[in-house]
This record gives sequence, C-alpha cells and structure tokens, in this order.
Amino acid sequence: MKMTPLITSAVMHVGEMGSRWGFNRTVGQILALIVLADEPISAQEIADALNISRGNTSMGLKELQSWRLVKQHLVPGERKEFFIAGGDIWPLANRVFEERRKREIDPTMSLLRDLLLDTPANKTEANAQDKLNEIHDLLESVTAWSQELQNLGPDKLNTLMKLGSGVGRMLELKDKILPGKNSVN
Amino acid sequence: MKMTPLITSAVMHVGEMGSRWGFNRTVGQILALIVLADEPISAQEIADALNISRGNTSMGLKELQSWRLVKQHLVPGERKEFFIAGGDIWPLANRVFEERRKREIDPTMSLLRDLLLDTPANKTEANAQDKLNEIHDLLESVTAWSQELQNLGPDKLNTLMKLGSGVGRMLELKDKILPGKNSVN
DNA sequence: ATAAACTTTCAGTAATTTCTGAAAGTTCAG
DNA sequence: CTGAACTTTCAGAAATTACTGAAAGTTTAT
Repeated sequence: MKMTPLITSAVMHVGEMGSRWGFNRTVGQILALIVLADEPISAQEIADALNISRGNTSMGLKELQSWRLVKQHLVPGERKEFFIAGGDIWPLANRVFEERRKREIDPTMSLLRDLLLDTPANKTEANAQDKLNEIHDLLESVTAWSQELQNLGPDKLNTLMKLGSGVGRMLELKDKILPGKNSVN
Repeated sequence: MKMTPLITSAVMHVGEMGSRWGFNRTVGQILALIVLADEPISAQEIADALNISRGNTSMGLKELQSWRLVKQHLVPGERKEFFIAGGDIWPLANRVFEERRKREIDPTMSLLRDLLLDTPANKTEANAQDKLNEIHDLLESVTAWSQELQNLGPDKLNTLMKLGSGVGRMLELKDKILPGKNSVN
C-alpha cells in the first residue's frame, strides 16, 4: 500500500476521529486505509503501512468485520487473507449508524422500560419517572423513525433529504394527501 | 438529593452510557441527577450523592454548561450556586445531537474539503479522492438535512416522525403535490 | 507426518483518560 | 480590610483502555 500524503492525512484523521465514531485510533486507521485502497490489502501490509503490531491489526480487523465495514477477500493462488471495504459509502455509513444505535440507544431503552414498571414511592420518584417516560418516548420515536428511513432505501432517502424545506410544505398538506391517515396529536 | 433505587439506577446507567454519548462517566451521572431532580441542586449535593470529589464535580458542571444541558439557577438568599436542567427533554436531546455533530462531523468535512483541492498524483490517489468526495457529499447531505429538520421545530418534527411509512407514500406523490419543485435524480 | 506460511490470542506494558484534593481564586457580609 | 463561604484549577495518582510481541493455533502443500 502506497501511503501518499493525501491518503496518509485522511487515514490519520479518521484515526483521530475514531474514538468519537465508536472505535479506537487504529481501528479507524485500518478502516480508512481499506476504504481508500483501490485494491485488496493484506493484514501485513496494513500493519506495515500503519506501523502497528500484527496482533493489533488482527484485532482491529476482527472488530471492523463485526461492524460489517470490512470483509475478507480471497485472492486465488495467495495463501494470506486480503481485505476490502464492506460496501459502498452509503451502506457503510448506514452500518455505522445502526451499530451505534445498538450500542447507544437500545440498552437505555431496555433499562427505561424496566424502570417504568416500578410504582413510584414518592413525589420525587414520580417526577423522575415522568422524565424517564419522556425520554423513553423520544428514543422510541427516533429509533422507529430511523428504521422507517432505512426501509425507504438509499434512493428515496436521498430524494427526501434533497427535498429540503419542501418537507415543511408537504407536512402542511399532509391531511389532504393522506386522508385516511390518523391525525397525530 | 434523595437517591432512591430508581434514581440511582438511572443515574448509574447514564454514567455508564456516558462515554458512548460523548462525555465521561461522572459527567453523565451529574447530568442524569440534575435532569431527574425535581428541584435545583448544589454542587456539593451532587458531589455527595455521587461520591465524587468537589473538584471533579466542578469540572463536570462546567462541561455540561458548555453543552448547554445544564444551567445555573440562583436561589435568593443562598450563597452557593444551584443547577437545573437546561430545558425539556426534546431540546436537551437536540443539543446533544448538535454538539456531537460539531465534534464528529464538522472537523471531517473541513479536512475533506482541503484534501479535495489537491490534484491527484496518480491512479491510486485519484481513486482515493473519489471516495473522499463521496463521503463529503454524504456528510453534507446529512448535515444539511438535520439542519432542515431542526428548523421544522419539535411539533412538525414529531408529526413527521409519527407519519411512519406514510413518508414513503408521500414521496411517491411528491411531484403532484409540489409541481414547481425540481425533480431530484 | 512435517513444515512453512500464515492468523489469533492474551499477559504484560504503555498510553491515555479521568479523578482527587490541596492550593489558589472569588464573592460578599460585616 | 478581613474572613467565611463558596468555586475553580491543576499536578499528580488512579483507573481505564489500547498495544505489543511471543506463544499457540490453523491451514495447506508436500
């Protein structure tokens, strides 16, 4: 893997951002390297290019595969394993999004459901439970909606996004367009 | 601050999730405590309730204020400072979202813009730049759209979210509804 | 079976992040 | 001005997280 300045700075940047995106520095660097490479690369090449140990590389690749951001690619006649990006940019972004939802939201939803089953013991608890309930509903709406958007598929999603402020106007007309639909609130 | 079991487990959980949400354990705990409290609480009360040092509490509060999730609240006749949540659940969630966008996306957009200015030196770089360009466009769409959604305000946003699969049907009819609007793709 | 070429695991070490608490800073009443 | 009541800062300690590299594991060719 030829590390040109352009590729190096992109790789380093993704590494730095890594922790904010849910993985660590080297995992980020490995991901960037694989996504930007125009050919499959081997674990050893990655370790060399990034100056990290072979062991660390192996663990990083394992994690990226668990996120389905990277997949193995067998090169005929070669003994070692090569790696390529798990898909195009859009699906990759989607997977990061999904995976983060699983880690950041799902456990909280689950706890909230449990906590809301208890009967509040006093005024303070009753108030706390109200807040928790609000949070629960919010998270539920958001996850349901993100699910909905994913079901639309990339094309329609893109159309919707590009629609911009048209969304507001459409909402105003919604009842005329979808007369059978329940009016919310 | 009375730490009932219900409140304790919520506080602990937000603490654990904290790192995934962009802040650390104690900052998460402090936030949960303040949001769930039904009355303003002082820094000392927080330190006591969470068993953390007064210094750490001070830093945590500072960070939460910088995220605008928490604000000071002066109690007449009291010398010390009290703290309350920065707003209702919806606006708070919005701020977390916004703040994370600033930290997770904006720096990358900025770097990508820079990298895309360079003329690619060879085939590999040209390919890498194509990918970077795709990523840039994706992030740009997403940020623009999230801006758009925020402009809708909570009510319409809620309507839109509750619309569910109706969004798909609306999109199919979009050209009839908004005839003047450019047909994307 | 043996060995070569590779990958994975994991105990120990290194790097990073978070926390403490003492000292310095601020504000205000008298 | 002084001191009491409070807050902030920050150097060092503690806790957490990431990394290395040697050893163990796997696969394939002969």
